[in-house]
Amino acid sequence: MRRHNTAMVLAEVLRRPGLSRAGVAAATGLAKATVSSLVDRLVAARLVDESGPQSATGRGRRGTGLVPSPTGPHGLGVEIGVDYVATCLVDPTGGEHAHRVRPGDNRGRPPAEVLAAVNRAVRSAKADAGRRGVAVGGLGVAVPGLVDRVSGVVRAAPNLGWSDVDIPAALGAELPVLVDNEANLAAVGELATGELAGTRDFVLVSAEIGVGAGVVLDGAVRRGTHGFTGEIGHVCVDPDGPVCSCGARGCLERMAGPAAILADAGVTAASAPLDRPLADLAGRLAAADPAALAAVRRAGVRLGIALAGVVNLLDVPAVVLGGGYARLHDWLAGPLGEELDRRVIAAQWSPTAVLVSALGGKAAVYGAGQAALREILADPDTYIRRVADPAS
Amino acid sequence: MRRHNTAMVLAEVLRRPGLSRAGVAAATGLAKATVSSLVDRLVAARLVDESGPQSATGRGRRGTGLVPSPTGPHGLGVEIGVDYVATCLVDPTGGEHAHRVRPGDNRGRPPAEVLAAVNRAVRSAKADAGRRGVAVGGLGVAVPGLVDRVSGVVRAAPNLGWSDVDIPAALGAELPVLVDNEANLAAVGELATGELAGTRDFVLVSAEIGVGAGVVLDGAVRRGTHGFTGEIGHVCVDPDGPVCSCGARGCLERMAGPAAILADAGVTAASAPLDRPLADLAGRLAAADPAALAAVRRAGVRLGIALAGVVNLLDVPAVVLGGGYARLHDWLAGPLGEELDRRVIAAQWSPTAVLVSALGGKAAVYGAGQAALREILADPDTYIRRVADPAS
DNA sequence: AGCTTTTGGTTCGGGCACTGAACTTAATCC
DNA sequence: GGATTAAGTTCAGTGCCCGAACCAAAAGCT
Repeated sequence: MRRHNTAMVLAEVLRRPGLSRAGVAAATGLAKATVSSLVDRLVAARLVDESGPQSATGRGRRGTGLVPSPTGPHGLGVEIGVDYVATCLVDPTGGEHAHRVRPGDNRGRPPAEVLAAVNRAVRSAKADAGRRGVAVGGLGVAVPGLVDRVSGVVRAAPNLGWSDVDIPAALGAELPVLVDNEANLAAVGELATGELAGTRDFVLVSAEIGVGAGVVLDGAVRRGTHGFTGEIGHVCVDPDGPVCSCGARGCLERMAGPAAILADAGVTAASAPLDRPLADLAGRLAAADPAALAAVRRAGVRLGIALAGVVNLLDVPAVVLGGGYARLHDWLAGPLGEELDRRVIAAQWSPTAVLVSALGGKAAVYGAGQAALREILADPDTYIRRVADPAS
Repeated sequence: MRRHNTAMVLAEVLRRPGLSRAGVAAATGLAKATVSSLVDRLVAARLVDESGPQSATGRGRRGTGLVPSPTGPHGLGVEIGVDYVATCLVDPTGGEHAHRVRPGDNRGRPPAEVLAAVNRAVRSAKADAGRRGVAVGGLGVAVPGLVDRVSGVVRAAPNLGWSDVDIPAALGAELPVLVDNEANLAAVGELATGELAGTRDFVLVSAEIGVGAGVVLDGAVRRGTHGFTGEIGHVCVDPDGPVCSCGARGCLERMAGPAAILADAGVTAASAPLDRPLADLAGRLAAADPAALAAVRRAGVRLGIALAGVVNLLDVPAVVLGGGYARLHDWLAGPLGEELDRRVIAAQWSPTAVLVSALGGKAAVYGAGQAALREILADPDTYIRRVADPAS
């Protein structure tokens, strides 16, 4: 009961920062007395701060504003990338701190070795938090692979060469650990920042080596029955198109994936890290190179065909371009938007917004930190008990 | 608090009928005493029945089985179709009773007139319930159009020629009224019956005049930000295909919709009611007519292209064929399944099931009744208070 | 048969959390 | 400066859940 109400009160403060106790009481339907006592607990746990008296809104005593505390428990985000380990801290207001990337090739290295490095990174991030005088409330880990949602075991991470790696066990039981797919956590990150803050539905299309999507509906990342959600790369864009590695014809990835765009634009690209050639391509686009412009335009139309299907099916008000697509946004958004306007049935009532990822490469780490934080903010009572009574 | 716990207890009984009080206590984590008192309330409200002593499972006293009561409050489902009004009653076990279809062309008739007819149908269904000695706990109304989720106002129903019709107001305030789109409620219906009972994720593709889809994720029908979810008919199947009424090329509806299949198979069809020509087509298929078989096979492949995209994106374990497609299931499922196996990335781990609608044309009415019922079952405490104290 | 063991279900006192009303504090308006 | 309005706190009252003790019923052992 108290658990539920504490969560309600905190949720209200997060939703409308600066609200007074009385305002929270009105919004939640709880009695003023109840809200007061719950707010006291939240303030004691440093989850909420009093921001001083509100500005006058009429006559009568002014309320004391309540805001999420930037010095409350932080979420510690970790991303295990193919060639780096990144960490960052996320405070209850959503602020990001101590972002750090440690390069190092993790491909094919024994998991234990990588996890030892991760552990060092985590300890160092905790030390950062200590220096800042804030507590770390939980850990979020982003992995480029399939993760069992409940146990946190990595079932398969082909790009790392991992299977059945128990990350929570490896990171010790000091703090609650949450493990999830890198794309899902990137979507969580986007969900919490920039233009998307407050949006409850969108699709994030991200070009990395392949093309993936994060699907956010009703404010939650959808993972699907097996955790395979987001394989948009193999949506059919042209049944007569070229054969894709998956065996089918005309997949989005084959026709508008980063490799396809680069080839179409005549940019020579090595295999794995596409950052460099994409930067080259962006340069040519900025210089108005006709071949590059045409290639990106074609990719935009194809992306539009695929995304129009998604938007028609799910009625999301926005699509977000992430990963490699984020860098091409300025040139992609036009043709993509036109194609969406043409094909989306609901476009005449409300056109679909085409946005850029606000976080770029940081999305996954930040999302991991956010996710860890959200566990606490969604159930503050459990956190309060945990810090009050270290026994359990 | 009690509200939450009462709902938990009832949910557990619905999930595992025949469970004893002790079993519920173990499953929910509540104290036996609490469960006893809550069960008493549920039994008094006729939501739960005692089914007598359980069979022996070892030594010790046998528990008294608890089951959802078939004589508890029923959900009254109403479907306002283009050329009929249908009603039915759904009991707490999911059983359907008193299904009745009243033909009558509602196209272009003034809403007030249609609603008067609906009101008569509702009264008659209530009388049916009275004769059966059961209470009606709530009303669900299925409408072929866009509905405001919170107010229950029909924003637009092109096939009826309606806009901004306030159905709850027209049906009086005696009972809680829930209004939703016909396709969404059909999905609710499927969700509750047959092979799908217990499934939490699937996509229902239904061929009526157009092609629509119901999307069920995590056990809930997804409606989208504007309520436009499910416009799968305009997913692109071939960018070089024929021009569709929506202006784009190669839409699923234009290439594998009922009209397209009939034309492809050489079945002459009048415009509006496609029941007859579809029956003709089914006849030809049964007689192994080569043109008909080839046309349906082509449609299956095209449906497969569109649905593979959906399955790749959302990772649903099953697609369900409804409406006109249900009749063609035996011939569609083969090519459709093959196409899904070919195109769905996760198919090698778990192939996508292709199922038939278990309810056929009754899905929407039944779903409407189910939805009304679920409102009660999801929050039994509110219902119990309502019947105990008619004041509120 | 009678006793023990095991499990299901009820009764009852205790305690926690929410509520409503009264009260204090603080601001505006006249 | 008093009236009015609103925020926030204090406090007694109440509802609901819990644990423990207690009855009930069934199986197994002697």
